Amino acid sequence: MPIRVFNTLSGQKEELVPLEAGKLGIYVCGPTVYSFVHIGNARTFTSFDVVVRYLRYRGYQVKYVRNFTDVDDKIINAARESGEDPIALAARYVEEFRRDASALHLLEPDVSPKVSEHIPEILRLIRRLEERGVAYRSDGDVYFAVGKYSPYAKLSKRNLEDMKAGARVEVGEQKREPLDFALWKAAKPGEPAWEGPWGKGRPGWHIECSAMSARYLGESFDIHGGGLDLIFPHHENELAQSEAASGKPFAKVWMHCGFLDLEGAKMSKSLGNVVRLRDALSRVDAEALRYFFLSTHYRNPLSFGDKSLSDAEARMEYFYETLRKIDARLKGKEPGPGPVHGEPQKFLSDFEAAMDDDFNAAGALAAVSGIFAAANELIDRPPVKDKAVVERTLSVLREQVRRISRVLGLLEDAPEAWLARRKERLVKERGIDRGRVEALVKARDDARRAKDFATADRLRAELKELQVEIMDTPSGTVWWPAREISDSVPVTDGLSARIS
RNA sequence: GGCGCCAUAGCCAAGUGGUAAGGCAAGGGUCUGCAAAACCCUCACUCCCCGGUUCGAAUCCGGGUGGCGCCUCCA
Repeated sequence: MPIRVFNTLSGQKEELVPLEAGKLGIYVCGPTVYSFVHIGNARTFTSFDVVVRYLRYRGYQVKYVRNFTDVDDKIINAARESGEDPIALAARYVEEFRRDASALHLLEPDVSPKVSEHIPEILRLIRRLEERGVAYRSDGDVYFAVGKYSPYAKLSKRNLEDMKAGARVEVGEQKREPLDFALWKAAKPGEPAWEGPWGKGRPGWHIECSAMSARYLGESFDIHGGGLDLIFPHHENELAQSEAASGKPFAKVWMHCGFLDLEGAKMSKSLGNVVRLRDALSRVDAEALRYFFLSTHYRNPLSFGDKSLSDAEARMEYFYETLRKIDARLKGKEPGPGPVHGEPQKFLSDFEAAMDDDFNAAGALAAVSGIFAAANELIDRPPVKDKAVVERTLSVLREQVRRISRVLGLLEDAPEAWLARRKERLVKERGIDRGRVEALVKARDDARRAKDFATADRLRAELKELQVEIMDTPSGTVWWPAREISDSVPVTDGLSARIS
């Protein structure tokens, strides 16, 4: 089965055909490092993380590039406010981003280029555009002449005449036409600047992605990704300058991730409702957050809210609890070849079929559900008597979970460890007194053993008051913080990051 | 105003020409001293509305209504 992917450029799903057999180059617009990333950024990066993981799973040799934009107006502004050096500020947020990315279990890209380290490539590219007559100098700035590149707007499919009417020219810009955009900006006092043929200055917004993608993936490459809002102007301009310079097709497939909103409200700095990734991760498990992101198709809008998050976490708990039961049952044994119950392999092929269809992770999760329901049935209500068959089937299911885990970046932890960590966090968050709970649990056990069920039930009620639920299992009574209470993720009225 | 997206059960959400995945919630059951967890069963003759194409449409086309995004910094 071929992989089909929705290409913004063609407006439809296409079969993914690599430029070079077996290999794929993918460039994803990374963060502009002037602040912490927010959960919207995190959704986009998680979506592409899974795209890369799945392409590798399907056997492609993937080269994954995600840049850091560390030279930019926003960084300069943020540095001015804090009195810090812009380069130092950017470097600091690169490190913060790396911490966040790692906490979210995002794969490290093969290359994470920074603008500040690719000035020579950028200068060469701008000079080439000048040579080709599609760029012009104006008072120390250099602009791309949109009118000289006829396919302009083929990605965003906009009407040039209408755009000209609405286009805004910033004060101080020296454009010939309103739609032209800066390739190089003349240095202003106090700004980071590099020596260029046009005098001291710095790169414009879009040129860095053209220069760095060409450097690491070539002038033509397979997939370019980013958030929906980057289609215009960022990707449109990247596309225009890249193709104008090289005369070759730029990215073959353009993938764009849908927006995440805050229960209907757009998340934006001006509304003061930005949720930082690290704040979200302080309240919700990283894998649960990934699960939440993956529960809606990457191109559709997704609404961030406490209910969805606690659902996601409850689901992860169900998965891990089941894995714990499977592992306890198998105890590391390899049942060896032989008959299995039903068609346990079917889940993996369902998973692949969903992922093949434009990385439909939400659809793929249905197959994952099937695996867990089947495993629980085998353990709790075995439909076959032969224990060897049960265990062999469980072993097959467990192996499928391992494979799927690597693709989705979920369920990669040891079940016991994950469950213990979650319990500990809930205990802390709810201020549960472990000692007191354990004493009550023991008292109830004693009462139960004495068949004093009235007392046992009273103690259960008392525990419930403490937000503790108990379960009697063959290996004794276990207790858990009550699940139904959800805790809100803090919303920050502060700077969020831009991705470009 | 221009461009584009979305509208599927109480809620979340797949499905884009062949007769509605999955999750949550709810009801019933098995299990349990009682529970919990787990499992089983039930839960959209129907996919915003109106036309059209088709043997056949939630899926395609036209129109309408509602919501959203981009067009200015934005994942």
